[in-house]
Amino acid sequence: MAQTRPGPNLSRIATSLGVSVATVSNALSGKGRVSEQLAEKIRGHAAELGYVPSQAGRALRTGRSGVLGLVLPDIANPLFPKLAQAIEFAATAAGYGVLIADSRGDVSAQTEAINRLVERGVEGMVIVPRRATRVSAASCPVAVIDTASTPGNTVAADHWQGGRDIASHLADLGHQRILIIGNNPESNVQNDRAGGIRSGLRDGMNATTLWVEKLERERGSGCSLGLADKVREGYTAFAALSDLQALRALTELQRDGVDVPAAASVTGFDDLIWSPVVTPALTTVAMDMVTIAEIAISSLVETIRTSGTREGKLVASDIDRVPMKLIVRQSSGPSKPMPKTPTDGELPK
Amino acid sequence: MAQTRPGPNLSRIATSLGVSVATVSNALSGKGRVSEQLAEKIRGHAAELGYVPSQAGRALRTGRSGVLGLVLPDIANPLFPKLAQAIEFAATAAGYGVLIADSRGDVSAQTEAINRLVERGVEGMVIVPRRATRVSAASCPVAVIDTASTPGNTVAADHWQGGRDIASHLADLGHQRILIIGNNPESNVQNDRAGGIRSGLRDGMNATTLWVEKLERERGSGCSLGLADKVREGYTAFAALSDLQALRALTELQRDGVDVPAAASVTGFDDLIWSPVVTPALTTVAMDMVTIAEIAISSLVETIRTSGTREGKLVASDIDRVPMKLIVRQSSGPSKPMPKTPTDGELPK
DNA sequence: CTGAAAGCGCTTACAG
DNA sequence: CTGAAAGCGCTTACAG
Repeated sequence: MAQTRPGPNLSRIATSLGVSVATVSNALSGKGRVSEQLAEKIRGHAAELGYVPSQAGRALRTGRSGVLGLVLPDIANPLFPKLAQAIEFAATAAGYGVLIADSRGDVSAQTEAINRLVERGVEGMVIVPRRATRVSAASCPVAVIDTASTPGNTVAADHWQGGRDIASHLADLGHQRILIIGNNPESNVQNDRAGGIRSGLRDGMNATTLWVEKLERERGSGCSLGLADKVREGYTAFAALSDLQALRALTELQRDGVDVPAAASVTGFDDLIWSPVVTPALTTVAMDMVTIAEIAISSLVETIRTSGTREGKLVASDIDRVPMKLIVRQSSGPSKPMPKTPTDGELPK
Repeated sequence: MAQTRPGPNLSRIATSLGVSVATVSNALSGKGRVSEQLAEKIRGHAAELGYVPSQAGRALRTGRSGVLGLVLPDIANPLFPKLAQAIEFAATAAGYGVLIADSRGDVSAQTEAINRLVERGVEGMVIVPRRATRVSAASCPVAVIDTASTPGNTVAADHWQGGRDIASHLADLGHQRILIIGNNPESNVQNDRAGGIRSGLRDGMNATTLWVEKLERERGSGCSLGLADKVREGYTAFAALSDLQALRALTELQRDGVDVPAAASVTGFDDLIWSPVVTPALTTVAMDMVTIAEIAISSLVETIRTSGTREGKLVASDIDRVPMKLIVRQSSGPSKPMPKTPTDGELPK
């Protein structure tokens, strides 16, 4: 005996209306030619019965599950909320559901997560790879977000340009000596951001980079970054490569009595949730998650439509670089020059 | 003509091995009695062909999709990463996939999100309701996380006890005047936490509550909370009802030259990602997301197993209260007494 | 121990 | 415009 769902199905609607299931199906999907009168009657009756089409039946028949996968790395990554939200929104708009898989742990955990999704029949997946991971080709279309390491199927924020925007901003405020604060020198993202900052420095400016992970290996985790000393050495701007580092810098400076932003500016990246909440609020550069998600999902959907599922096809012809947006929340600096665009502190391009 | 998937199916394996699909199915699932020898051969061949069972076929036949839904509220809620991770982990362990749905927007958006999940055939769902929302019964088993408003199917952290732990901690440090900093007085969670703090005060201690949202309506968003004034009035402890408020309090105090924790202590709730990173690190109270997720998923799975899907059955016999855990990171206070448990600053119960 | 057959709910050519 | 029928891939009694 086969298992049955409690809800009504096409057959029940058909029987109770004295028509065929084909006609009910056509009426509900609007595809076949059904007289408007009958279609209306069928739709009404279906709604009355609380008919919910069976995804399983539809998927089996059409070969399309209507579901995409989202593979995420890093325990409790603070970017996760915005990203997942944007992906879910874009996928829903395209008529897809989103199955999540957490690839915490090592690369093998990532592979397992990918396999679980394939087993659940996803038609494609968005992968945010673990640091320095090459995504092993899954047996379905894949879009990769945020790492430049696998050219040809990647959409990423333009971290380099974001770095340049930070540099311009700090230059306009009159800063000369900049301390770049990063976490891990192996991270492509962080290197892009740092490179962007350096490339955007103007004459007379210079920057040094402090890698927190390295410092913590030497001095122990949670150690002081010695930023107050840096202020005494003449640094006036602290450009962190993520808001989390920026927050650490800001609180350490404040704890040690440095007036931010009057005596030193602190900037970050990513516009995480606390950036506007702290005092003073953080100047930062935000990824356009909505656009990134739209590109990832639309190229995935495109690939699915044209080549079918389970082909391991990679998506997008080249790396898509989505511009980052500077959000100025601290606009004073050591020399407090008149802003060139006096109205809102926005930078001229 | 019906759509086909590219991958091999049971029939292909059966044909190429000269056996029946039933036998292949039995061998792969280990259910029917198949000779170990043949079973081994079938498994080997299946692996060789890269056979991935069709969820659609299985779901249609068994009436079970193997998927649960997770409905989340609030744009970019910082608790989301930990929660989603814990839910995904518990669901995976129970053999389920997790489909996410974001109920951002109003209550109707939440209803829509729930409906989308039902349409995708989830067997049950975990809902984190929007503030002050009653979950309208979906047509499948539901477990609710973190609101006390719908008794009978809820698992929640013991916010009240968490509040008491904060109060004990502050009492032990010798604080007398405590400012509770909350966001929204309508929130059940925040009220539980605040109530817990008040109930844990000892003789000679007193507390006042500051609601940030209300203050911002009067003075504009991002306004100063005037905490330095509070210090002058004699407040020495600032007990925020979430780490986000704690962070705001900490940075404002430090900006205004108040030495934390020497002159004032700041505590939060939730152990969000930045809590250990700021200087000084935040003392906070953490939800046990792993346990909460396990309870939610296991009661969901139990309900599904015993009563089948699509019955709108509610889960768990009463509100499950999962203990919160105090994490002490600031252990000095105005009078810096000797801790009663000298080794680790943990509180005696 | 193994196989033939039914049927889950749906969609889609095709016939009428 | 409407219906009869096939078949997507699987699992499960049942027969041999």
